Amino acid sequence: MARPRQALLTRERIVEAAAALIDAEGLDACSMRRLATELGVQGPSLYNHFATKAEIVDAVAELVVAQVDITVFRGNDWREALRLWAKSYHAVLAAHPNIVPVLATGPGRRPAGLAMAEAVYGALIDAGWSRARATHIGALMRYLITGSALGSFALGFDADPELYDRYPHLHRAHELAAHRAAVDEGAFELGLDLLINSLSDRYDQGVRR
Amino acid sequence: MARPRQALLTRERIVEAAAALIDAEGLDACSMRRLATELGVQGPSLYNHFATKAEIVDAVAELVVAQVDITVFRGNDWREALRLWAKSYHAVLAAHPNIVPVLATGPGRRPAGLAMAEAVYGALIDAGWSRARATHIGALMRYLITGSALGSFALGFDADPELYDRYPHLHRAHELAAHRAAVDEGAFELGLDLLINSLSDRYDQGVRR
DNA sequence: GTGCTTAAACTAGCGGCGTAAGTTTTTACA
DNA sequence: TGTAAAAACTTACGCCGCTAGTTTAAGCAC
Repeated sequence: MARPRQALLTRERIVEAAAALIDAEGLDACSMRRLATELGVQGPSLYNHFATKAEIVDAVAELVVAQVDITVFRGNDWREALRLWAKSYHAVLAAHPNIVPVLATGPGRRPAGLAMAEAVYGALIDAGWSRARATHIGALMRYLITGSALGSFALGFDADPELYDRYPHLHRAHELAAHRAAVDEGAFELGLDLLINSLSDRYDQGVRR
Repeated sequence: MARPRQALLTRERIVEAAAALIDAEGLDACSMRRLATELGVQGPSLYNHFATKAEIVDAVAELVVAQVDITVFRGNDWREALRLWAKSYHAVLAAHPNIVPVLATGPGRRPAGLAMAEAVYGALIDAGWSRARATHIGALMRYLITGSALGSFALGFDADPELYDRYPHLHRAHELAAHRAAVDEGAFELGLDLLINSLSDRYDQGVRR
């Protein structure tokens, strides 16, 4: 086949297929040849639309980050906005866990990532936090959100009971996997509460840097 | 060459070379062939000592985690112990950032990882925290520590100043890279303070679950 | 001491990866 | 209508993890 009368590929179709493949089977499964097969095309054809594989993966990351609700920074107190944003971000990452390693390295040059950073940082600055502290708070939130999304804490423990024979306090660790949601969500909620409440206390005491 | 009079490889030598290679050039650079070259040997020879590449990488992770100081849980108040442990863990990961993605998925079956989990969880239980809360606190600490180690927040922003023209609050974001240490360390310290202080407050108020 | 088994190196090769180069045909425009 | 660009193709390069089979030395039983 040479050039078809109707183009088989568009950047949009490629990104959507890549996102679906990454969601369904993980980053490793999303190879150029496999992705092309998924689109009914040969591997190198993708290079007519993207210069590198990294560009495709980046576009998937952009698509995911764009789903985070940053409108909450308009019309809400900074504390409430931060909490709502963090929950939205957390929920989006929970829905697309396989792309998290890409997001964890920062916004890079992705518009949605930069818009999110702008919204978070701007809200903190407008609230009166110093530039340095606003940066720290932004970083801290990213640590908590991507840290929790990167890998389930509960599933990080092998389900083999014998593994824990030598560790008296861990003798029930093999049950963690069964309570995955409660463990992981509970930890995230606790972290969010602790961080925002204690930041709020400092703020109310006038400590803003 | 067939079997040499003196073995060229040992598991220990392989793991040390892998650790050095990962530290120096990253996880991707640590291929079986490259690692073998580093050891003066052909690629497949490594399979006489490890069944898979994952086993080698896991052994490197074990080596790194074993450097974390968990003796602090003996003889210290749980708050102080948690803080000292977190700082030690953070410092170890800062010294070996390239292996962090492997650690971020949890202890798996690695003895040093399990021993660390035992020490942290045990200290929290002994202090009187409920099992559920102790688990949450442990998870939370991992989120903060691996989240901050996974990728510099400061370096997550491209250094190209033009990139931020459309984002009024980010107009100085290109300077972040120059203050990498202050930004990243400041955020981690802030997070640790906030988490431990607010946990401490709850604890002192008798809220332990 | 002489076999036998196992260990530890080797070489060759499989299927997959990202990507470069060059080909073919169609489309769009001067 | 001629020409340039676009979008598919095929082929191929040098990596990758890993398997299979070969060679030689080491360790041990008799």
